[in-house]
Amino acid sequence: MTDISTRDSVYDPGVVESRWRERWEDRRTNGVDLASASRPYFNLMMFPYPSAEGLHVGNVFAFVGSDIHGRFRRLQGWNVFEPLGFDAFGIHSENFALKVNTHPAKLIPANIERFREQLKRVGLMVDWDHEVSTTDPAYYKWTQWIFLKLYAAGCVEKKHAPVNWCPECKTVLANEQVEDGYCERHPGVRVHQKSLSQWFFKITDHAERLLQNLSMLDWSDSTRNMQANWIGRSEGAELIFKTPADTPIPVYTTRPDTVFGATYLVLAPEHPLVEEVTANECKKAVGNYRRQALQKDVVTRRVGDREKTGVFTGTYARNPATGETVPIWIADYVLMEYGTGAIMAVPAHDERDFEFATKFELEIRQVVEPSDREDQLPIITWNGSAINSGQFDGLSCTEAVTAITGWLEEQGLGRKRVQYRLHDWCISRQRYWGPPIPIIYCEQCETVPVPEEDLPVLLPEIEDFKPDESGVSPLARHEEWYRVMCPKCGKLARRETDVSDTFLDSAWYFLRYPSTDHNDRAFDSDLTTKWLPVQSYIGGNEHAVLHLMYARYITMVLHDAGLVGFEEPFTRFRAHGTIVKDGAKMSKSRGNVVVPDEYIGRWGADTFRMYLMFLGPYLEGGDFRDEGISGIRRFLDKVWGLIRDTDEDADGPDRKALRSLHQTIRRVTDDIEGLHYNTAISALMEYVNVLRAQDGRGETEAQRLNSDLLEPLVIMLAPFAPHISEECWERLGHEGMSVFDASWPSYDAALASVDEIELVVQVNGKVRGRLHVTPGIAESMAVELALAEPGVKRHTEGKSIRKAVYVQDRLVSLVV
RNA sequence: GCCCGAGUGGUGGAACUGGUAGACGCGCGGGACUCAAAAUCCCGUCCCAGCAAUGGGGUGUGAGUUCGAUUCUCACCUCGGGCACCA
Repeated sequence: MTDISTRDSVYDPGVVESRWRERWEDRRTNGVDLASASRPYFNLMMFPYPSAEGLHVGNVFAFVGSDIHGRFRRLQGWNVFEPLGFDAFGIHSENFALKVNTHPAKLIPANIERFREQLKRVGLMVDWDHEVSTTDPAYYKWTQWIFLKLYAAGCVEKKHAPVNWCPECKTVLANEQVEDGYCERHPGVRVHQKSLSQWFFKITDHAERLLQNLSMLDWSDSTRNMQANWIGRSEGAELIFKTPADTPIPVYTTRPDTVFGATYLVLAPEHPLVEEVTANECKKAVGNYRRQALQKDVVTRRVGDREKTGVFTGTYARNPATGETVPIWIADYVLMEYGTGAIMAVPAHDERDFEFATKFELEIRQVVEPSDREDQLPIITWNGSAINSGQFDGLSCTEAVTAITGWLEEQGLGRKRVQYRLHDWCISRQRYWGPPIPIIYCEQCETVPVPEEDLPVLLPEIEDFKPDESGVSPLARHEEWYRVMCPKCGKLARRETDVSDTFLDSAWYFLRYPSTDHNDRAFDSDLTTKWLPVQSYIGGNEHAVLHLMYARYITMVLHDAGLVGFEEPFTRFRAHGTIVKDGAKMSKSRGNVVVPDEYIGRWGADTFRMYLMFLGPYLEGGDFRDEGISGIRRFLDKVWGLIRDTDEDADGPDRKALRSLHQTIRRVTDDIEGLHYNTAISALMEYVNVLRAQDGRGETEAQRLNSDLLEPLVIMLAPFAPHISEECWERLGHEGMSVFDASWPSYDAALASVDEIELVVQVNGKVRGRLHVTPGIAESMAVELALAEPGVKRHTEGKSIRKAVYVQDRLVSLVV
């Protein structure tokens, strides 16, 4: 036995896969000529954060699913561009760097290196010539440029906002670093709120468009739904309550029909009118309460215990509907960020107001009579009519909304208002590991944007990137860095020392990919026009709101500024499912993390890829278990065996095999199109089973298979298992070529349809017989045959047929 | 609390617009090959009764619509995901 025959007879994925990795690189199989491509197809996948732990099965699952789609499109004749990159800025990297006490600028390149090698072993059709890394100055120069473009377009503003502050670290904490109100690094030290001046992108100005456009996008319903909820549009009214000094206190409500039941008013502790409305004798109590509320960290304030607290201001305001005066309270269940930061409390018809009114013994006045009997207050329903509401009594809730809003509007005490839950996007981070925000503060010229020609504002490689006792962000400790000349007046000025949010880096990376060869512009307009918007974006729903919303927003603003020709970046988006292990999310603490390298090493990348795609519907995910993977390997072994038995001189394929082939082509094509990869794979398995039955298992020369049956199999397998498919393709006589330059097989509809069907006969809903007939059989004929079936006869004998239902080519249903 | 999604054999999962429930794979049982084991191959595998033909039951629970429901409607239970004092 020679080496070659050993290699040929046994499928060794290690040999096959390394051979094709090399050839793909040598032949530049995965590259696309972006300028000359005639059928451009941008196949995007969510670029990973290159963690120190290395590639995760979740990453592989996501990428392989997208890669299959890209390879499939390529086989269909598209010029597929499948780039990948690394999202390496941000708190995640920074915290890890702090933990292992190594500078992120050293850590990240090593992580990226490792990630890239791991990714290459997976066999993705990635064009690595267009890799991006958000930490590369050649990239973040343009992230800063985008900030400037938004600044110029009036989409950016600076305002105060609360952050989590640890008095021990003397630094800002991200929400993830706060555990139950305590600092994660200092157990026992309570985190509190601190108000800092920060940069915001005014995404709320685009809330309505971001919501409206959703209906036009070909996106997963779940993702669109999450975005719509996140935007959180609600319709209602702004009503004016007035203090004795005639100061208006506007409130937002979705239920203006209940204004007659508003028995008190509540302001958020941060509300600017608190000072003014508080009576002298209450100043102390109110002051204490405000201080307490502000001391709670942002996380606890939002999700902490819901026990209602509050304090009376000692003054009253006039209810615009009843004319009565109602007490003004301060309570932290009212949020400054939503509506007007003040509410009219209607305890009879709102759970929170009810709880508060009960606790502080405030008046509860019912003003809605429910139509369906509901006994206990609070009554929350739209299904009722107004009572105790003066001239509006008897109107339905919805009628009362319009009538009362209109009535108050005439008196200048109210108007309709649409409110969104979406908040402006705070992009300031008091951190080190991010692109510096390109702003300069000058005493004379105030806030000055860094001129474009001065970009990038380089992030200095400082050694003390750690937060310390000084109480300022790391960059703010480096005078040699932040001291600059004002670009306007030339006097000494100071750089902004905050860096921008990682989500800004990832909000435009897809625009950069085609233009990585152009260092003089963020994105080349010809290439952008040619390749965008992205035809297919596949990723996880964990990014359904933040990343996908921000990417849409940035694109929309760039569109309005005339910089791109489309306002939505992703024509089609599909959210893949998640892989869990033993029914639980994988995590280091649970110790159930599946490391892809081990599996790829043992089984091969092709087997691993296919197994991940086979274990559940791609759009739903599934449970990773070791048990099933051998089945995929056996399948690939069988395919390998079939190819070995090819014979071009064999007789033409028989009709049965041909039908099976065409049915398989139809199923696999449709399934890949719909991302139903698990069923596509089972269709391939069924076809292979048919071929093996034909083949006589290769034992005799005479029974070898015709290559007409095998070539389409190899092509259809290629998106799933690219390496072995290339090897098989070569063995089928296509030396020097890639299977990915072949064309996807088409099916003959007539051949793909069955020539004999099984017609089911039911009697009273139970299956009593099966008829084997040709498709298209006439009803009368079918019923006649059905009645003649012995199994049917047994159940119809002596009874009269009351009804006969015939469904073409499906069944005959008899009722006796 | 609100908004999505899902509950099917021992197991992962299949079933197009209501029309043969359990494809494909794993596991398991039996057999072949082997001195033996592994690998490979063949047969079987939803449950109950029966030697069999066949009959009955069966897609989380309970009702409903229908000749017919895993699929549609209502109520409920369980699990997963998202949002959460949003007025």
